[in-house]
Amino acid sequence: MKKTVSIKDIAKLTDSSITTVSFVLNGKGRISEATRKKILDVAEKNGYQANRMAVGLRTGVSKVIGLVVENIGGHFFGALAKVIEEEAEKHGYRIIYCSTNNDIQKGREVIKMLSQQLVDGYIITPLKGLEDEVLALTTNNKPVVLIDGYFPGLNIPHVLVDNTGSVVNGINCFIKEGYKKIGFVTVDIELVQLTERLQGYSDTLKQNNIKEVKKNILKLPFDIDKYNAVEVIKNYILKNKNLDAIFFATNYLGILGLQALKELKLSIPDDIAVISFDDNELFDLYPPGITSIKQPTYEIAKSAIDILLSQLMDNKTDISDLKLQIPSTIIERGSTRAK
Amino acid sequence: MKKTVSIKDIAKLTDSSITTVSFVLNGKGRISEATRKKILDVAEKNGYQANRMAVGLRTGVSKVIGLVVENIGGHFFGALAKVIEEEAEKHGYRIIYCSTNNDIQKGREVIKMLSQQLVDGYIITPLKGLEDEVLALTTNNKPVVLIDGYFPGLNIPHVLVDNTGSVVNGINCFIKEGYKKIGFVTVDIELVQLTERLQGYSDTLKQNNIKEVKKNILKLPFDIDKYNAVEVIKNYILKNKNLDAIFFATNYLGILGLQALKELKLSIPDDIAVISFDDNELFDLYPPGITSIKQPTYEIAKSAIDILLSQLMDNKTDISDLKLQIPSTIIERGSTRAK
DNA sequence: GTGAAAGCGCTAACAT
DNA sequence: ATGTTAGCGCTTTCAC
Repeated sequence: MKKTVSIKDIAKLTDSSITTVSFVLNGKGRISEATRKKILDVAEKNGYQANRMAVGLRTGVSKVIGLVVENIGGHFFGALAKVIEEEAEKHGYRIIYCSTNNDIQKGREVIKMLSQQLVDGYIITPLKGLEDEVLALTTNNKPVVLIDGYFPGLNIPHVLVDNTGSVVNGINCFIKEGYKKIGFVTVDIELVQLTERLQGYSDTLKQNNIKEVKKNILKLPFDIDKYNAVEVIKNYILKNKNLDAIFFATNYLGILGLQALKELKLSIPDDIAVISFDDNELFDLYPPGITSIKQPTYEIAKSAIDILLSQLMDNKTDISDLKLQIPSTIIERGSTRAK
Repeated sequence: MKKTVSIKDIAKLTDSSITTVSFVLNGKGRISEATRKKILDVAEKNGYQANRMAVGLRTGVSKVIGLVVENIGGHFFGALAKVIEEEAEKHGYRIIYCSTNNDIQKGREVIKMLSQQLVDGYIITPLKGLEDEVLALTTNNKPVVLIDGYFPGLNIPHVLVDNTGSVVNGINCFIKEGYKKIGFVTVDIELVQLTERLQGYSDTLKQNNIKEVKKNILKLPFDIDKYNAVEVIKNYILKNKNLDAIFFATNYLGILGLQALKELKLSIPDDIAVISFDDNELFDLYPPGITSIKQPTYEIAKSAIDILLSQLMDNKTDISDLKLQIPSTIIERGSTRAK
């Protein structure tokens, strides 16, 4: 087993002091070109790597960013994670991730865990109930950027899609194509994202003088399994025969919805028109093509990491009012063909 | 800004020495119940959290695992990451991830970056050409478990699906249902996984006395974009009119394949039967249902992290010959209906 | 049962 | 231009 070389070893090998070595390696101080070159040479040859732990302890900077998402295995969050990683890496940061599964308890633990001085900054998917923990972070001078949601009333930078506007576009698309009896399927969990999506639905109906009917809105229990979710949706469709269109508030719901419609042998869009939040390959391929709201995943992730990095490099500028709601794109496909 | 409390603060607050505090907090030494309780109390009240940097520097243990995958945003790797995270967390480990995008240069950098004493162990998706870097890790006494592949000839623990066996099952399924003119679509990149899948194809044809025809095998360039990939596949299908079945060696290829077949207005399975490696929702829903090879994602991830953790906790046992090839499940759907 | 002190590898203020 | 040294927060040996 090869021992790892330290700054002291390099100093010894080059007949200089550890200060000189440190200065050279960090490009600080004024060191003669000769020693500079020698030290760089020897360091290179011996594969010197600074011990991040020591640097971290000394400087209080770990060069690690904490990423707290709902589920790293999910489509959307996976995509975010990818972009965030790439961008962070360009600036020498690594990413530690944690999934909360939308569980507040888990969220608390995770943040506590990360806050052990191991992490320089955070990108967090907010959860109702996590306000205090996140505020504790900012109080401790750790930059935080919220992603895919925010804390209403709190002054923390965040970036997410324009949820309300996206749904408004979706519902208007239905109406434009002649669908007026529109149902809305969402999840029974307190997330601003979902509240705002529902708001977009209500607003658009009102604006078009369509009466909002309570039973046209289905809120699936959060922790229901796939089989039962499909059953519930089937039931909902059967009990709301008058509907000619359904908006699914999340990607996962959209897929469950397609399953339900398939099992009921209903035809899209002749029996029911469909729009789902979040695009995916399935919606492109599945006949007749499912109209969807495509989130600007890249922009969301890029903005979030950019804001965080800017804060990490120079925390003089105040970013607390950087609040981005990025518009989405509606991809119209066969599932909203004119009636 | 609240200063973070250190062991020294707790010592001062409880009129004891930092040694005593450290002992209590780590359950070491023999400390009287009275002081023990007092210290625990004060530590709790002040929200004491050990500084992981300091612990790491002192003990050489970071409690962080490095996860190097092809793409954290992908379906399969995302799922692995989720399981690995959950399991690691149970034992107090956090995960730093890095994507290689199957790029050797990137892989090298990433491993180098992680090896700065920041990481206690690794789970790595191997790439041809990364052998030296990985060996350097093990030489440095850092446990490594390879996932979704391995280095032929090297004695490093790994866990992956039984690629050859999986394809054998797939091709046999075609044959059983009456399809004999079977094409194989793969990617032109040197990964053992893919080599072994192709091997399964060749083996099964031979075993069934079917002559392997070179032009029935399509190797897509690795870095081709989606549009062109579909074009190439369409072209391949048109130039191999005799084929009555195609096996797609990866999930992504399967999706491209469906797109190609759709654009060519070919019917599945009447014109062409289809099997794809890796299951997903699309394959379940897409008419007539796409037969697929379902990888045991959970088992793969679980085994990998278990092996790594066992090594991390007790590196006396030798795990270098822990080489797991876990069987897959074939999910037969309409795309392989009997001819 | 408890405390003093060394030292992990590094940075940076302060000499020289 | 280069070296000496303190100290980041913690673990652990050794002394009492």
